[in-house]
Amino acid sequence: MTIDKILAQATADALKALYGADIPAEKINPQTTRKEFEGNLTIMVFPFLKASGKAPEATAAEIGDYLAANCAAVEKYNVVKGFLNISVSPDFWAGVLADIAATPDYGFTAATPDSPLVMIEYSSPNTNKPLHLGHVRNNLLGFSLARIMQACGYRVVKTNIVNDRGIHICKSMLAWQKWGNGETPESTGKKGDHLIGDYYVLFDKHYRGEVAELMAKGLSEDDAKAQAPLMLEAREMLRRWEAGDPEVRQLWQTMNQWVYDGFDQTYRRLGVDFDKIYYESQTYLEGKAKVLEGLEKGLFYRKDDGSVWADLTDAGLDHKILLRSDGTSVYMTQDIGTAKLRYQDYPIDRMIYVVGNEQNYHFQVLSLLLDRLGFKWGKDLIHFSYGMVELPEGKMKSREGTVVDADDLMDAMNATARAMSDERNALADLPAEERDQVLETIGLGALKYFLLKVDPRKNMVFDPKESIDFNGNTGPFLQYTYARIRSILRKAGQETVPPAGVAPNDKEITLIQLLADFPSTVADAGHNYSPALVANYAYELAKNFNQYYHDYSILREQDDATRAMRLSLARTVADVLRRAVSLLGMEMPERM
RNA sequence: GGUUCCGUAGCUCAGCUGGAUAGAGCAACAGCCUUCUAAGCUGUGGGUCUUGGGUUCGAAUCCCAACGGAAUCACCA
Repeated sequence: MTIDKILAQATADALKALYGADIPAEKINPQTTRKEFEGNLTIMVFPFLKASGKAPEATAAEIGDYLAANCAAVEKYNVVKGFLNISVSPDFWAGVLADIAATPDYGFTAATPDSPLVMIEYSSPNTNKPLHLGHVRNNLLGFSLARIMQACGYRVVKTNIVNDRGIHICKSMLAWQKWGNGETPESTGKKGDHLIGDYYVLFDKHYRGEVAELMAKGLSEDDAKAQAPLMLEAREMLRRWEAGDPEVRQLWQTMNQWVYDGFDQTYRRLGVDFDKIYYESQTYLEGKAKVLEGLEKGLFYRKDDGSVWADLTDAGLDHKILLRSDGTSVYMTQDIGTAKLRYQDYPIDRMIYVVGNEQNYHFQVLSLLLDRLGFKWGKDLIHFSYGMVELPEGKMKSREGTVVDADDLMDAMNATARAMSDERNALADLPAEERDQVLETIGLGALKYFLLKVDPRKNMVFDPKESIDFNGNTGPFLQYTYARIRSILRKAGQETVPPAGVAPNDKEITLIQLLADFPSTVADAGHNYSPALVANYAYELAKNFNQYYHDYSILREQDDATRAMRLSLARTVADVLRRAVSLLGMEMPERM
């Protein structure tokens, strides 16, 4: 049992014994004592005043006396107004450290075959352009969330739905046909996703020219956009694709494969992966069938023009189109189809969609529709709605070339890590290959921590002119703390240091108390779907360790037992830091 | 206009299941490397927690309203 639970129970007992009050221990939440006061944990006595019929100070003192007398872990207490500050005995903390150090999977709960199955969808790119910073946030959040849910004891399936069909890819295909001269990733040495993205931009350039020309001839903007020859050609290509035209399908497959090869590189470098990938080209027909099935059951209705709609007004929403008048499917239809296939493939208990907050409405509707169609998790599907990454001047726009490319960004992070490392000259004796690996770990660590430390719901700002920090509250700070500890452990010689029965000092107790908080932090992060909680925890732990490192020497401590205890503490801090950071998809370097 | 989300230091963000004097980092300034890695540590300055009400012993946190910003409400995805 953890110390806060022990104190909560003891306090409940005290209330019963002193005042005859029945207050369940679960209602009592001891909190970490603020650092300006003496003590480790604090209990607020305000809620108990009605039961005690006494002033806050007197009530706190009575409870404090009871705890000191009846709870072995409690060494002493002090009272400030209605706050009962409890000092837990150093011996008790020594025991906590020993327990943590002896628990190999500290903070992680292993899943059993009976654990709930959670499917997490993330990434979900279109195949017409390379990944940008917004995707990076999505990918890291999704991957981190998967790790956190796993650590919380769930079975997790990571999935990706690739938007591989539709007008957008036809645009790239058409531009490549017209102006590509048979270029390939091999012939140009360009990543496939970038190559396709270039043609998408090229299409848009020519298309805008056509639209401008038509508007000059007097057409309205809408008409011009619809009638521009390039758009007509793209639509024709889409029709041929849907009809299964071998030539179009062949080109589609070839070009999509280029993109996938490019994506795979980016995913690998980011360190994210998937257990199961779905392709929209394989799910959209399923969705159509499911909608028609719903239509037959009277869940939906058909308009005179043939389009199919859902009436959601009873849920406070609008009418939503599910099939166009020409029978083709829309975005929503595809998501229904994907849901159906997933449900066939896996006995999902919970479905989490990692998708930007611009699609809040979509998921509100999807949840209703899936529920009506009989998916048991439909009603409770979770839209992990995260905020946009914005530039100082506002939203990123691919057409204006203001997107921050994922590959470029990772290169830049690596370059910064290299520049800083060169300046320090701390890795000079490492073989080049090993050194490169460390620099990549640091660069990506900075990027990942930067994106994951903020509350996922919030929009965040990225300024390309200022490189992401490597000092202060950053990924490299955590990595540096880890590398420092590893260095000490290497010098200490023996890998495993048995914790000795030494009473820790105040600073050490602070660290042990933080270590003890790790499992509940992971649980909170899973409960709130917030990797940021883990990031903030790791920072807090690293910061406190660095202060400790500055104030106390470990290797030069003369007393053998104290030295052993400190080594054990340092090793445990390093282990927990590494575990915490692994939940963010980050790695730790042994040296930096 | 409807709905949803956001508004905390110059900047980027914590804190939000109500608790003590609202915290970090960056930037600025001042210190600390013959001492386990200075990507570190210490200190100084910087706040009407957008505003106004309400609930409460107690509100950055909960409720209502206003103001400001974002997203969305497509036979786009």
